[in-house]
This record gives sequence, structure tokens and C-alpha cells, in this order.
Amino acid sequence: MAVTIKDVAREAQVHMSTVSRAFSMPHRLRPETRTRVLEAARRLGYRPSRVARALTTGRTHNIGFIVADIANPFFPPMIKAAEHTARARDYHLFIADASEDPAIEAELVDALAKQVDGVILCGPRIANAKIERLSQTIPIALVNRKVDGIPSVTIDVVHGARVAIRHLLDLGHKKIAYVSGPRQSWTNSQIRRTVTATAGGQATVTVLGPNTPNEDAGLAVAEEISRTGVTAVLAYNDLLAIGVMEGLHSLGIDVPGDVSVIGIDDTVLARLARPRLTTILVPTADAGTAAVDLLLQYTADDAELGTRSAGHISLPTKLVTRDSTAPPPRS
Amino acid sequence: MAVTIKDVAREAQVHMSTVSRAFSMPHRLRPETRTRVLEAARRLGYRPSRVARALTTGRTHNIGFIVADIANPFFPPMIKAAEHTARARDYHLFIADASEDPAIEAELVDALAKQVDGVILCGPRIANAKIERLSQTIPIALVNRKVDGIPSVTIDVVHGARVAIRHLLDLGHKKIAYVSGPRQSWTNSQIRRTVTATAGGQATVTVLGPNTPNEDAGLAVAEEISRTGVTAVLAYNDLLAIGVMEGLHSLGIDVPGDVSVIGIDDTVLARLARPRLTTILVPTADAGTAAVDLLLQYTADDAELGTRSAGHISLPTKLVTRDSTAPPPRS
DNA sequence: CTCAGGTCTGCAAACGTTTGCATATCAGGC
DNA sequence: GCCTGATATGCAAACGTTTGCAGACCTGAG
Repeated sequence: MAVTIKDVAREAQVHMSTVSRAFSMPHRLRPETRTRVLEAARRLGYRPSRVARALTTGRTHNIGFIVADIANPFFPPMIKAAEHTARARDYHLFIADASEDPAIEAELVDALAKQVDGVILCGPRIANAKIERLSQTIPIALVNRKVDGIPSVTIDVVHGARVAIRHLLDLGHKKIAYVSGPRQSWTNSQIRRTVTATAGGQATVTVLGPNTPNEDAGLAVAEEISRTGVTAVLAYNDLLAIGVMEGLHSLGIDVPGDVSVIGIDDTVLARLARPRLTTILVPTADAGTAAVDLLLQYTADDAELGTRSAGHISLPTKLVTRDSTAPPPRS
Repeated sequence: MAVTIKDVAREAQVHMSTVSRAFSMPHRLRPETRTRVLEAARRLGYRPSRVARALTTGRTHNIGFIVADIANPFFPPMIKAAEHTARARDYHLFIADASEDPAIEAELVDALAKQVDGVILCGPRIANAKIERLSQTIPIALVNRKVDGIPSVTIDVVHGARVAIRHLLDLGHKKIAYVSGPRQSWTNSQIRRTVTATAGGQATVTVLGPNTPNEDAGLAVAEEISRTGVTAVLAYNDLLAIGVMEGLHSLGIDVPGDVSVIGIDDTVLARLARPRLTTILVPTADAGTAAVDLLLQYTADDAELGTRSAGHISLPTKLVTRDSTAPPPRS
């Protein structure tokens, strides 16, 4: 039914293989033949079947993109950027949502493996060992996780967290809470460590969590925050931070008058929330683009010869000061 | 390198075809043989190649999902729901972002056509005629557009808009503006028509636009709003509404004191914005699920026999009253 | 014991490409 | 006019499945 290479061959009075070459190695054809073929193809509306092509070449020109939660506003800009760069390189993107579940995530990699040239794991929740095992099967690139020998783009959240905490210290806060994210998140442990290290002797740090990184969890943790008596909160992401703000508000606690709140990611929400959320800007779109390029470069290297070079890119962060932070109340 | 059906056949001492049948028609095998094959497959970690399978069966078990703008918070919940239901039916989802551009959208359908069983167009920007033409090539399902003979899920935005306008009329507004969305949006024209019809003689309606449905466009249109002297605004979506609110705010115009604002979609943003945005709830996740099911049902019908039944589903909307609407100022 | 009918499994073609190899064509040097 | 060496195109196998067809085997009835 669909028009195949054979139809074009007949139309252009050449062999299939010539048609094939007209697309994949045009310079090997006599100009005259080439245009005749291309013309015939155009007339018939021929599009090569990527499926058939994949079967012989072993390259699907597809990429799998697995995220922890599509609905988390952190991801869409990244997905969008990744899709655009992939398309510019003539690749298509499979997308899959792992629902913050390591088992689903691993299963998705396996399920996709046979029809993609590589997989990008965004904010993976699976263990390093498992990632290493999976990457023997299929090229993998990582966002927000660093594993030796595997291409990855990380975000310099250590710097971000340090700046955030310094900002709070400068304002005079002595009791700070870190509202932790998911246990399996690499970013989360990076932040936690940085927070305590940076606060040093200058402030006490309470860690609350782990939490699912959404607004509801933030709401739920607000009560605990009020009990600890801290005057400032850094949250794993904007969603949690916003939940915390709502929660505190409904407890009659003023932000930033009584408690300062800082988020991470600088999603759309941060600008919209009231008070406008002070947060750490994370270049998610750049991360998406970089991940695709890193993966493609990795797959282009010759695996047989073991010449694969796992690139690594680190993206900068910066503090965006808005209205949710202020000096602690004097008491 | 990857383990194929042949390896399993050798391991289980049967012919390839038997292995194939062990997966696709297990009941046709002697139980003993079946378990022997399945066991061998498990031991070798065999996964059938969807690519090869697609070549013979003509079914890829993939769906293309094309949206106008991934970063628009209207879409992620829909994508998420679509991906989950697709997966539950053993399908994978290609995602593509058309950047609000009809030409790109059409090109994406063509590009994807050869490796999917069908395409879902969300908020298509292409003309009906073009959609009809494309759907001869490949099964298409529509979200937020209705075309004869093509499965679609629409959202009862007519009801939503009517209720929104009545709400404004009830509050006593006499001069209302509709901040229009993209020209090619079907939803947009539905709303515009409903707004003027509902306002009837009770209020004057000014239409502002068309606009790209994002915050910046809303911001830009605020000035024009203040010039028209309207006391209430309905916007094509939450993004525009929020932009409008910001814009009005920076012009020193109070919402809802001076001007009431209503959005559409009830995205996360609506709850977060200050004042909290009155808006029309749209069940996006349901739409995603329904679209996948409609499409699969449509592709399952036998095209040769012309027995395809294009299902149509309409989803209800409702008004969510928050803080951005109030009676007009008495002057 | 034979044979019909059913159940199970092997055989090989087909799906739409790509690609190494073989063949045909051609230009140019002698 | 013949040979050499490109250059251009055809040929056919291969990629990993599925599936219609056919052969092998078995059961039970006559």
C-alpha cells in the first residue's frame, strides 16, 4: 500500500539499490540518474521506511527519553529542548514516565532498548550498579547523575546550594531546615551534604524527609517545620518549596517574615507564587540539548574498538533572589 | 550481538517459527514445548525485536503524539496520561513539539508516519482539509478539534465559556474583553463565538488578538486592555490570563478590584498565581487517555473493509471560582 | 490394520531496506 | 583498436520476525 523503494525503482527505471544510493550516497550516482530517481521519488511521495532501514543498519535513529515525572514542571522545558535538538540531528524521541519508581525505570530501558540507539535517563532513581549493567546493553546518557564511563550532564547544584545557604547566613539565620527530596536522587544527596558543610558552625541544620518532590509533600511537611522552630528552609525543588509556603501560610506563619523559603530549579512556578519564590536557577533546556548531543557522540564512537569516550558536562547554577527570603524575626 | 529468535531456537532445540509462536500464539504449542522455549528465552534474556516484527506485521506498536508546545503547562499532564495508557496497552509514545507552527506539525506527521500506527494531534494548528488529507495516509486522532470521520476528543469549552461569561454578568460586568488565542485554534474560535453569543445584549464584547498563548503575550496585551476600559477579561488560557494579571498589576490596575480576570485550563499555575486565578477546569489527563484509546480502537477496525468507526468523546468542564473575579468598580 | 482427522512443528517466503561484490560502461593512453 | 582503471549500476544476501503451507505424528473408529 505505502510506496516502497521498489515502486520508485520501477518509476525511475533503475534497480532498488540505485534508489537506495540516491538517498544515502548521492555522490556515487551519475547526476542524471540521481535527479531522475529523486524526481520519481518526489512524484510518488516516497519516504524511506525507517523500520526497514533500522533492520539492516542496526541504527533506528530514535532516542529514548525517560523522566521521573513528566508533570513535574522541571522536565517539560528539558524535554522540549531535547526533542528539538534530536530532530535537528534527524532523530525522534520516545518519551516515558517512570513515576519516580526505580523498577519501572529499569523496565522501560529494557522495553525501549530494541528500538532506540540510546537512552537518556533524567534524574534516574535506579542505583549506579544497575545503570552500569544496563549501559552494557544499550548506550545510556545521564542527566543529574554522574557515573564513571557513562556520558552525563550534571548541574552544579553544589554551587547553587552553597550560595543559597550563604544567602541565608548573610541574612542572619541560625536555624535552617533542608526539605529533602527522594532518597534515590543523586542531586538530593549532593545538596544535603553541601547544606550541612556550608552551614558549618554558623547555623544548625535539620533535615526533613525524604519526600516525594511535589507540592502535596511540601504541604505536609510544613507542620513539622513549624515545630522545629527553624527560621529558614531550603527545599529540594520549587514544588516542595511552594507546598511548604502554602502549608506555612495556612498555619498562620508568615513567609518571609517568620520563615524564609528557598526553592531549586526556577520553574515557571517560582515567579508566579506569592510571595515570589527565591530559588536557584537551573538551566534545564541546556541540559536537554547537552544530553542528546553527548549521547549521540557516544553512540557514534566505535563500540567494538572500545574507543567510546563518555563526555561529561557540568552546567552552572545561580541564585535568583525574589521575595521569599528575609532576615529572621528578632525575638 | 543482541540475542535473536534464532539463538533461542537453538537453545530450545526447536525451529525459529516455534519460538515465534511461543510468544504470539502460545495455545498452538504443546505445553511441554512452550515452557521449554519460554525457559530458554528467559535464560538468554531474549526480547523480540519490535523493529523486525513491525516489518512483517505492519504494526509498530508505537504512537506519535504531537503537541503545539510541550512547555505549555496545559500539555504535560495530558502527555503523562497518554503515555501511561499507551504503555498499559503495550504501546510506546513518540513525542514531538510543533512549536505552534502548522507547517512543522504537518511535516512531523509525515516524518513519523512510517514508524507509528497512528498519530495524535493535540490542539492541531493545521487546517481541517490538510488533516483530512493526512489521515488518508495514517490514522489520526484529534484532541481539541472535531473533523468528520476522524476520531476526536473535544472539551466542552462552549459550556465552560458560557458559564464563565454568566459568572461575569452575574457580578454586574457590562464591558468584557476576550483575549484571543492562536488564529488556527479550533478551541479559540469556539470560545470567541460563545462569548459574544452569551453576552448578548447584556454586555459589550471586545476581542483582543490573536495572541500566542503564553505569558509574554498576555503581558503585552494588558496595556490595550486598560485603554478599552473593560472591567472583565476572559483569556484563551491560564498563561495568557496570568500574563494579563501581571501586566495590569504593573500598570497599577487592581485585580479583581478594577478588572476581573478569568483563565481557561486550570493548570497548576492558576492556584499559584496571586490573586489566585478564577478559571475553567479542563480534564487534560482524561483527554490524553481518551485520545489513545480512541486511536487504538480506530486502528483496530479493518481499514480495507471500510468499517472504521471514528469515535468521538466530549469532556465536561466547570468553573473554578477563586480570587481574580469580583463585581466591577462602581464609578 | 488402515485410514480419517486433528494436533504439533518445520520450511521458506515475505516485509523494505542496505551493502559487498560483480558486471557493464566509458574515457583515455598507448 | 586494445587495454587499464575508474565509475556507475545491477545482483542478491542479510537484518529478525511472522505466517501460510505442508509434513509428521498421534488417536480412535471401523
